[in-house]
Amino acid sequence: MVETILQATARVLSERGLAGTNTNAVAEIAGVSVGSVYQYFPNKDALINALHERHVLQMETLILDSLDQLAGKTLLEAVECMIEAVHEAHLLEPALHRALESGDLLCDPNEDDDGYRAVMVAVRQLFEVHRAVITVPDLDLAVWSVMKIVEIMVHSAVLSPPPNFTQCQLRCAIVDAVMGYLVYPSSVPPHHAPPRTASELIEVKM
Amino acid sequence: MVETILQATARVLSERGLAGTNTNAVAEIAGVSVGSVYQYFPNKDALINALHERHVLQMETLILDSLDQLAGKTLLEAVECMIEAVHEAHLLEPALHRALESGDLLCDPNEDDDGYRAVMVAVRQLFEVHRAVITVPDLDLAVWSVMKIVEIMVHSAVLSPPPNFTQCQLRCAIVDAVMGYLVYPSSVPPHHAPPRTASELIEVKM
Amino acid sequence: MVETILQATARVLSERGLAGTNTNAVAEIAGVSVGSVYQYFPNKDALINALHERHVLQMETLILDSLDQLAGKTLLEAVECMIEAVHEAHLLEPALHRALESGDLLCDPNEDDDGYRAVMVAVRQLFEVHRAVITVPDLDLAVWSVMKIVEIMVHSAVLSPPPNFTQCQLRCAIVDAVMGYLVYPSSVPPHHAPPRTASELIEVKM
Amino acid sequence: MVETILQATARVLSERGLAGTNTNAVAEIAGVSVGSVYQYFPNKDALINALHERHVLQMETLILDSLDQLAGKTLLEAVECMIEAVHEAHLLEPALHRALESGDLLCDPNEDDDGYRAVMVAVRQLFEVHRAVITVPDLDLAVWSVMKIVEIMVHSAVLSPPPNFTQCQLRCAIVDAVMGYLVYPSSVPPHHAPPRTASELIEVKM
DNA sequence: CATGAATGAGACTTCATTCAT
DNA sequence: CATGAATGAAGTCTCATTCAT
Repeated sequence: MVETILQATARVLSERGLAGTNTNAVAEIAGVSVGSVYQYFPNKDALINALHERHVLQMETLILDSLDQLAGKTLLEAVECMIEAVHEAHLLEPALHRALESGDLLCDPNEDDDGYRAVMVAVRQLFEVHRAVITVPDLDLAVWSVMKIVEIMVHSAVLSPPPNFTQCQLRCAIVDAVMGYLVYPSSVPPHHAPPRTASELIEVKM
Repeated sequence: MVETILQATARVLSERGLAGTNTNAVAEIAGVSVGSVYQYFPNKDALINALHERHVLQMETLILDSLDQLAGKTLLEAVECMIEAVHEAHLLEPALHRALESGDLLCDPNEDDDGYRAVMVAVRQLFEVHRAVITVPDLDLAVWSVMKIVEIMVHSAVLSPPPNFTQCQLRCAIVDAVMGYLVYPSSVPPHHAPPRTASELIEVKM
Repeated sequence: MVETILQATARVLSERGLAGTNTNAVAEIAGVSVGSVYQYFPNKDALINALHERHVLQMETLILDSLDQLAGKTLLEAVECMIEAVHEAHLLEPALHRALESGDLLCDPNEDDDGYRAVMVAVRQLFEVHRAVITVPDLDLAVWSVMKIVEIMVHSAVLSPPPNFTQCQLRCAIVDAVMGYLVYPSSVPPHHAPPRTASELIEVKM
Repeated sequence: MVETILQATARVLSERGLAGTNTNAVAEIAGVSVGSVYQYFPNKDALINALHERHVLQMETLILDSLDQLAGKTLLEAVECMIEAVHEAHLLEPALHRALESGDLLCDPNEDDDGYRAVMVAVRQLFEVHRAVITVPDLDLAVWSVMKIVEIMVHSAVLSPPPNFTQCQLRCAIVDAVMGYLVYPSSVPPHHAPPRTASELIEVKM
């Protein structure tokens, strides 16, 4: 029942967007009565939030799973894996993503979102392992930047890709952006390390 | 009149968000009757769109202005200028930005948005000038990526900055991300240019 | 079962008032399913009515019991006893009273309420015993008036007492009101009995 | 418009009772749309309250007016005037009264009801003028008791009169009840004044 | 008989839009 | 052109009642 309702919500959300979603429509699509929706969700927001939470959880699980399997890889390989995971996660239900996450990108996710924080921690751990090859002086800043870059680029690649590019090419661009940022001779004061040479980019295995 | 209405709309939008904005409230804040709103705007959407368009236009004007003044600068300097311009533009009315652009980031902006296209063209021209030091093989892809990165990072820096960082530091991070991407030995097939050495990163003046 | 349900109803009614009482809440408080409520009560009204009836019955039993024990008492003593009984009966569950009887005071209780009529009959019998000292020409009118006075004053004393008075004082005021009415030289036409003197107020024992 | 809505509310309230009154019905009876109801009243409660307030105000005005004209009258005459005023006020729209005041009788009216308090003050002033012939030791208590007695008896006389009595007879009974209470040798401790004789009841003119 | 998930009519309220003044 | 009262479709939510298990 809860499942039916959530799926109907997802469908309505995908088809009509957040503003066009209402409890009657959800109930109708679900083939149940409005009352049943309110039997399981105290109000409309709770309904949307439940779907949102579940959605975010799916994302995070996929990402955390991929981050668990990065031992013994170079930073590049790790970044590629991570981005591949995120990218594929977002290819699942693009329309639903748009509806559910359109408001999220500009909101402060730091409050009490454990999942988001877990991803941040995992990414930070990854970066610490590869600290030597990362030029960004502050890892917290690096984590924030990389997560933002990956978020927006993956979303954009999936939801409004530029014409004439394959998803594969876009994914490579994301990897480049992240890697470029991480190993680029940072301008953030006060660390003015000299530019890395190519040879330095060949990391040792973990 | 139109001006009054739009300003009231901006204020309501800033204070109550998109969902909390309604035509009666706008009219009241504007000190005007609802009828007058409908004299100049066929419906609510048109009202929001007009504000949105004007807002986007402001952004674009600021950005295009800064892009016009990049002659004789290195790519780094140019990127710094551009990001500074965007950043400052977004610092003006953060709440209004959140309300107006929260939905935009995930939407396809290519349809009939002349301003957006103009920015793309200007950025592309900038990149063509510095083609030699940019490692990304496809400039269209580079433009798309850089615009997305700048968009999201500037928005996030302004609207939901990570704790313990100054706007200045965040701006540097954005510059780093863009520059890193542009000059990083790209992985996008089929261009497998050899990694650049530090010396190559020293650009010639335009 | 029926008992459990009625007690739950009483509790919900006391805590949430008539408007806030619904069958689901009653069932939940009773620790019973809604279905069971409908097994024993055809609908919500029947449920409330049953409680109401039982409640009124309790009141009436208490009052009738007290009226049965008035033999050999003066009118004053009898009135004191009766009012004491009513007063104490209402002190039991004030909140429940408010919920159950708020609508009753203005309704015609004569239709088919046997209990109410029984009380009237008992009070009339009491008055007939003391006919000599009662100045009110029509005993039916006296019964109606006294019952109304006692009803409202007891209810008010219990549910919304005036500040700075004890229940004891209020009870005395009720006795005074009733006695004053019963022995006051009535103005009701056409009985213009001469005003009673103080000596006449000293009644003989029954 | 406000008038139309309030009249419709009064009608619906009279015909269907408080529970059966809903905004749609009010709008329909008023021949206006629901929106118009909400243009003037923020919600259903406000609508009912407005009617209630107006109704109470009417009552109070009538009562206060009558109390203003009591100079030079005996207590009996004053009480008769007052009760006549209240009685006639309640004869205006009995059904509406039942709906509007059914809940009031058991509620604490002392909170912030200025009108009610004004009536109390006026009654107290009346009693002070006639202090000499009133046996009730505490005037505050007397005011409370008399108001309760008048309230309930007038309401009952109008809304559920006992069979076989005229309104005139009932009104006399109310006067008797009030006068009897006021001049009856009170039992409230500690004043045990001896019973008044008839001669004492002949007051001096004010 | 007990259960409680499911129902759906109906209540409250909002707000985009119109139109007579 | 400005006004703003009036409109009413549409959305959110409640709760008395049913019925399959």
